[in-house]
Amino acid sequence: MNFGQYIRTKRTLLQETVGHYSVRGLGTRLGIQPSYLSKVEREQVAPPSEATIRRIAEELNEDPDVLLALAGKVSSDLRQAIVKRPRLFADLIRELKDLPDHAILRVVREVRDGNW
Amino acid sequence: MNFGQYIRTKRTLLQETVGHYSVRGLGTRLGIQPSYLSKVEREQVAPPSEATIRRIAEELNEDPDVLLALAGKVSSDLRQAIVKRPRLFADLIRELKDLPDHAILRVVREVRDGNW
DNA sequence: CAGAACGTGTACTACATGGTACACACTTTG
DNA sequence: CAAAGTGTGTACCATGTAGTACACGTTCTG
Repeated sequence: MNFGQYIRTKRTLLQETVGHYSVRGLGTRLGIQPSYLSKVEREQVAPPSEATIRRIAEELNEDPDVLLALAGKVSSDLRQAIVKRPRLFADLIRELKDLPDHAILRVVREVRDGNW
Repeated sequence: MNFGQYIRTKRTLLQETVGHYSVRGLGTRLGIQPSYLSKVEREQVAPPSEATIRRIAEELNEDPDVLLALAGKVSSDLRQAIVKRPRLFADLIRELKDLPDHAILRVVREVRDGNW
């Protein structure tokens, strides 16, 4: 699934159920041109900026990290964390990137409620 | 320390010790104009692309992740890992970003030689 | 003291990014 | 059946990115 398809699916679902989610309606609330939103949804142009994607996520009630990922982007706060301590985070991510989901989840949980 | 200062320091050190590290010499080996390298070193322009930074790291025998970080960038392989599993890695990094170095190191080590 | 080496200033460029503005055609709906 | 709502096509644009090309002045060096 790519970014455009994904948000179009979600938007049309909302349009059919709650309404007020036309390209025009949503575009206006997002502060962007309806034609631009249309092009984004059909992948006729590259995904929008991080700021715009965040507004879309809020409006569509979606996880911003997931939408950013679909757009091939990484949240700026994560980028900054890595940039601050590149060696540590680079090692960490490379160590984990080929492990299954549950291994990463286990780390997250351990850190979250362990005494670190 | 910023990117330009950092590489200039390293380059002049190499120039004084081993030689063949003038702006011209290095620039030629890197495949970039000496004037451009000069401007990069004096932060008169933004840091180069990831590819160029990698070549610089190799030539100066520096850690590419560190140079990329100084340039405010994150290695593309790390970005890809995050983009593949955004929720997991977002949680992980946000959980760790305010913890001290040794905590992250401990995780890296545990994962490296544990049975995950 | 000529020429090589060195760093730098100026001008320019191709392509990417992140959009705007406006008109058009089709489809609902009161 | 007119007006409102809906999606989309076309044209355009400012700014950022990642550099090139070349000339210039200074400083070492044989």
